[in-house]
Amino acid sequence: MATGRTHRPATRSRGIPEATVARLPLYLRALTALSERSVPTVSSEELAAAAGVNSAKLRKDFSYLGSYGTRGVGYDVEYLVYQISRELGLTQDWPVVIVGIGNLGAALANYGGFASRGFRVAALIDADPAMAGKPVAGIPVQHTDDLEKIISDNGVSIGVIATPAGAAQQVCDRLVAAGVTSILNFAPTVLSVPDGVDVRKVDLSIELQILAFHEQRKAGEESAEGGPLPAAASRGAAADDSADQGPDGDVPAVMPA
Amino acid sequence: MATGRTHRPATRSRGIPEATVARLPLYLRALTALSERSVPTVSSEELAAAAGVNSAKLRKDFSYLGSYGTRGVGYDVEYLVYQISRELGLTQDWPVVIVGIGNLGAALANYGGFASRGFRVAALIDADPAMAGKPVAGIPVQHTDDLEKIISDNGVSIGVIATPAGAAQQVCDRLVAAGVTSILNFAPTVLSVPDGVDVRKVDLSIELQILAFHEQRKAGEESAEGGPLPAAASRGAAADDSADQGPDGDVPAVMPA
DNA sequence: TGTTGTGAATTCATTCACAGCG
DNA sequence: CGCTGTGAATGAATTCACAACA
Repeated sequence: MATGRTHRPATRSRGIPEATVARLPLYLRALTALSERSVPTVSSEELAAAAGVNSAKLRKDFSYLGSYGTRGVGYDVEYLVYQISRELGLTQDWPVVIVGIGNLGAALANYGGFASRGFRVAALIDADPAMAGKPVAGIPVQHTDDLEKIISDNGVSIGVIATPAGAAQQVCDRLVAAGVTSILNFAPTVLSVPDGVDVRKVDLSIELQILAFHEQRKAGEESAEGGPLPAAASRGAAADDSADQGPDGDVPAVMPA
Repeated sequence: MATGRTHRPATRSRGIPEATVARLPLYLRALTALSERSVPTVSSEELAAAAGVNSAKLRKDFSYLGSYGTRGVGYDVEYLVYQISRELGLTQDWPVVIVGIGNLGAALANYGGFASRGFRVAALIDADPAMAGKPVAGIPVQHTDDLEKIISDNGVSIGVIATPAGAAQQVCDRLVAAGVTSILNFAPTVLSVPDGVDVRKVDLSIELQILAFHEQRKAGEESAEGGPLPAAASRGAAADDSADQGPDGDVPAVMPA
């Protein structure tokens, strides 16, 4: 979630809802695919299917951008690609730095979709002196000492943090102090930043835990129970085959170390 | 956001809002940290700060789980850790397979937080025969041919897709056919899955694009420009702090009709 | 005709504010 | 007292359903 400040509610003009903004990249990807296949126009229904949303939502989303469709026909693919790109700020190139070139940082640096549209890996930064100079994805890794200079020399405003959790806040503080105002955080920590700085996080274990929640829910179905059972621990994890490992119904307490 | 169809509306067992579920892992992490420091109790205010949310929200979230606090005192850390773990289904161990052992897949396999609490990397799978047998993160990579057998032998219900976009849907189909009902997708594609299967996606370029949107918005706040058609191109990386508000230079919304 | 664009209705999420209890 | 738990109020997002219109 964007930690960013909520925007002014006042004037009615450019109020694109956050949920809509989050879907624009999806639409853009689907449109780009169509564009590559030289499809000239697309209906809300088709595009919605390709993007994995429903068409009413898509039309509502587009309505916040303006009236870019043609009734009875659909949307012009090229035109929409341009409009959405512009709205997302992808008609310019954003230099990005990646801090923390471990396994993950290297994977990110090598990730193709990165450089593709609107973004450019301006620098890779790592705290390990042994890495300095070593090229990753064709870009030489630089040492953390030079972080501030790198940021300002390259006019970087977007930073990616792929360090261990322990280093993340410190790196974040330095990035922000150096002028970065948007951060994508892969470290499993809550970052605190001043107002005006946006943070988004990507967190593997959170995603897995959310999946586990639903998975558990699936396993414990069939029986038509449903009482909110107030007591702390009861609920025999009555499950059947399919998915369900340890039938360890209730555990007294404490699992961490 | 969970893509894909989620839970059936049928048996309306336990109504924990999705937004709350998505925050439980955050609370759990904060609580685990407190637990490690042997902090016995914590107030909603403190815990909320540690998790980066506000305290009213946190209390409301916990209220869906039950009444686990003590008025005038706060929450017992150990007890809450257990309750949330149980709610998330982390009192059992979920075997997970990772498909696609490239840069990213390897990074995921090596990721510590993975194996830590509630999850276990049961197998690594890759389509490249040259990788077969090679250990990554101490686990030998297996070939895609054996995917179905691996899934069923290990009772896997959660799969992670870290393949190139082109292979993702196919891998997904095979995982689902083999019995996987939760998928974490790192490939930049919309996966389509049957009802009852949950998909969550992690997508670097979507996150960056969302950041770029806000970044652009910050940059274009002094001048009253930003019209519908003018091509965007300039931007002076002028990093002043506290951008966000703006006296507002609003644009006629193109075609209110 | 076929499809967009959008008010109105609905559902979901957050925040407020305070009663209730330890 | 202090802090939780929660109804009630507000706000955001989604969905419905249909008028507008190329």
